[in-house]
Amino acid sequence: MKIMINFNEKQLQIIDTAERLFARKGFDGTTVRDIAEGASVNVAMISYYFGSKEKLLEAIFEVRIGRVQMRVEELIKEGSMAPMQKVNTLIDEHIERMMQSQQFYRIMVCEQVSNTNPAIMEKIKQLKVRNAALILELIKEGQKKGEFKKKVNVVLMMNTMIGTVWHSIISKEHYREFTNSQNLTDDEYENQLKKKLSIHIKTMFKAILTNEA
Amino acid sequence: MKIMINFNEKQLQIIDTAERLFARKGFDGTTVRDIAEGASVNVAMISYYFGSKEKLLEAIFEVRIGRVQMRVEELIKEGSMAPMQKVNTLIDEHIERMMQSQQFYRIMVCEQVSNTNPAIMEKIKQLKVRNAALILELIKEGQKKGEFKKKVNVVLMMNTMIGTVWHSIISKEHYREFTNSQNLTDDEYENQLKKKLSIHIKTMFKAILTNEA
DNA sequence: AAGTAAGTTAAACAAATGTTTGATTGGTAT
DNA sequence: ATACCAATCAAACATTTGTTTAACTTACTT
Repeated sequence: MKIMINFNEKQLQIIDTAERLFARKGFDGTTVRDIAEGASVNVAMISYYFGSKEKLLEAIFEVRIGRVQMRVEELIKEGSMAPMQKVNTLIDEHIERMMQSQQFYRIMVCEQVSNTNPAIMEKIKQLKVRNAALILELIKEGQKKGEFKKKVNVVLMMNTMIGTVWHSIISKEHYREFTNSQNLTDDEYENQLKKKLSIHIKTMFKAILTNEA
Repeated sequence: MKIMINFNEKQLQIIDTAERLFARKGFDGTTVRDIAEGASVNVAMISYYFGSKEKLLEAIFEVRIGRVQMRVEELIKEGSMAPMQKVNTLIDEHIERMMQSQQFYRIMVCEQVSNTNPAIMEKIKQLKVRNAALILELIKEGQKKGEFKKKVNVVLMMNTMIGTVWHSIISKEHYREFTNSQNLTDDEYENQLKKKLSIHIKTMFKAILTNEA
């Protein structure tokens, strides 16, 4: 990735630490001294490398968003898969990605909610709109082949996929006892959740996309 | 409401202002001076009435969560409605509530994400678990009457409802041009979104809950 | 070996923060 | 009228914040 080459090891170390801390304590709740300590560097290094705390956050988004964008694009353009198969892959990869990068998505939602950094808001918007456009292509392809319904709301579909996974993540600990999963390890519980989420979303999407029973 | 009586007019004024500001700029991003200015009171009044900025946030949750809890309880216990009708009402009321109290839900998600205040986390958890238990009752009632499927995942269902509405709200501006809705006023756009969300979620829930086509 | 630029550091800085203080007001019961 | 108590306020307080400075080290080039 071109983006990554621009950052040396120490910078990536700072980015990683910042990502973790921002996600856990929020942007304002995290001090540059926290980050410096966590990354085992001097406080001044953050200004030295990134210019400011704000720019550091933008760097985090730069790296992450680039990766997601690239992968979705690749999948949609893929020639050998049927539309429904692509949708299902999209779901599974999205679940996997969100589970794996929980910290980053925590920051992203907080940023969207607080809406303080225009540069970041623009990056998020572009990611969302671009993805929506790509998925719309996919839906049209499925409609042309007669596999999908005529009326499909792509935006709401995406919101359901993202929203369901996201909410499952941030409230997973709340429901642990409710679902009688106390006996499972964290990893087992997460894997179980992934599987159930996959089936759940695929079932709903089938109902929205196809005419079958 | 018993909860409200404990707060006088000036306190409610502070709570309202704080709710709006916290939602827009985050908890740490909002200063007590901002709140004081917005509510047209002296800075010292916040400590005087609530003890601290942290306690003020707890007061906001106290008021809001109480209202939601009460209403859901009332609906589920309601005798004259069919299970599916209750589910649909639940969906519509949830859309309406989230749309109307967008600010509060912004704070709530940020709090859940940052997870810094144990007292608030506990309140959120209790709300969620209690609601899940209530809806589970409703599902069982529907199953007994043969209207619902045998296997239903209540938690994922709730996550889809909450997550879909929530994500639609926080990213609604991103998709405005994508859906060709620039010509609508804010209110028209929101109403359109509400209607589409209602149909969208009801369609999906029918697929999860019933055996019909 | 000398020189240069980047990397690294502790200390200092100015600004902003949540909270407390102590004085003043306004109304109410004695 | 007097005493009292809650409400209100401007000012002060002690920390904490992000950022800058200026000195020092390291590594690589000439």
